[in-house]
Amino acid sequence: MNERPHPGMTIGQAAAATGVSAKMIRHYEALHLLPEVPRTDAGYRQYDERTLHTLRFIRRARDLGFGLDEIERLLTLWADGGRASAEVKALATRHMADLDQRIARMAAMRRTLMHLVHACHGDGRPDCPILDDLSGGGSDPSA
Amino acid sequence: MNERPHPGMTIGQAAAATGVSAKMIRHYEALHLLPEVPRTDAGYRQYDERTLHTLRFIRRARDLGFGLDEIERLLTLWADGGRASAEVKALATRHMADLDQRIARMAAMRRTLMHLVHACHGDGRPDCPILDDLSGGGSDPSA
DNA sequence: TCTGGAGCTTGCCACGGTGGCAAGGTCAAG
DNA sequence: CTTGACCTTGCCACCGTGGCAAGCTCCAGA
Repeated sequence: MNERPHPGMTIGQAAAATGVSAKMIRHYEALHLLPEVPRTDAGYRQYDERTLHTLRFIRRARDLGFGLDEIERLLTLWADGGRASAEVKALATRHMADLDQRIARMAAMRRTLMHLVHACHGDGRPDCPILDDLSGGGSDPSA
Repeated sequence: MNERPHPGMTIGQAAAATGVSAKMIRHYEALHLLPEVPRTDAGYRQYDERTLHTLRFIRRARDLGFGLDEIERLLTLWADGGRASAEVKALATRHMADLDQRIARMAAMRRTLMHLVHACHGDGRPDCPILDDLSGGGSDPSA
């Protein structure tokens, strides 16, 4: 729409501007997360403001832990003016549930570890409840 | 200790007995997490009670989220009767801190997502705060 | 104008931990 | 002996990212 074409940033400048590494930008392009990327005569990729916007979108979605396949869907929905927000919400909710599960699993590990670390005097002697647990005492139901 | 040598389990039986897949048992062996594994004339691996014990140790350590390199260290300490429990405790503590960090990062994602999901009405209309955020409204400091 | 260095291109390998598949040998039961 | 279950090795895949190599391009300074 803007007839004055922006100078067209190189991939390095785009990387600096979006916080996505050049390597990853190329990767996303290969995965078709990015639209057509014009090239200079020499073959250098040129990035306009729209593509930078998409890159920032991807970056933010990654920061929220979305996988690349989920991001692909999000980008499609983003581009689709006729989308139902319900689908976006469902996707985000599903991802949140996934996070919950992973958090719960790690929290359980942490809990057990804390008990064990707490029980280990941690001095020069070899006696160690942590190794005892790993070694099969692990059936301790109180943890 | 038991002088009657157990018949020597095959890898499949060892897998069933320890909950570690045959594939992974071979992998751990290649990584030298497992001691010498005797073979039958036909080349079949044979597992005795001691090795099963080690496998269960590894399994349990994996369940607690330890990486294979950490497990290697733990096995060494386990085998070393002269170890200082302090080192085991330090290793476990370090791992716990790592878990804490990862949990914190995921919890932060979860928190932001919850706000966004909460704000999205999730009906047939395209209007969607989640996409708005990803699209650059992300600077919302209240989240 | 030449030159050096920064930046671009593609392509391959690595990580961690696990699964899958293929092609071949082995073993036990029928 | 045949059949099917099991074993062997080896390679490829995932996901997301980094690194390195060989070669080309561009710009600024001498």
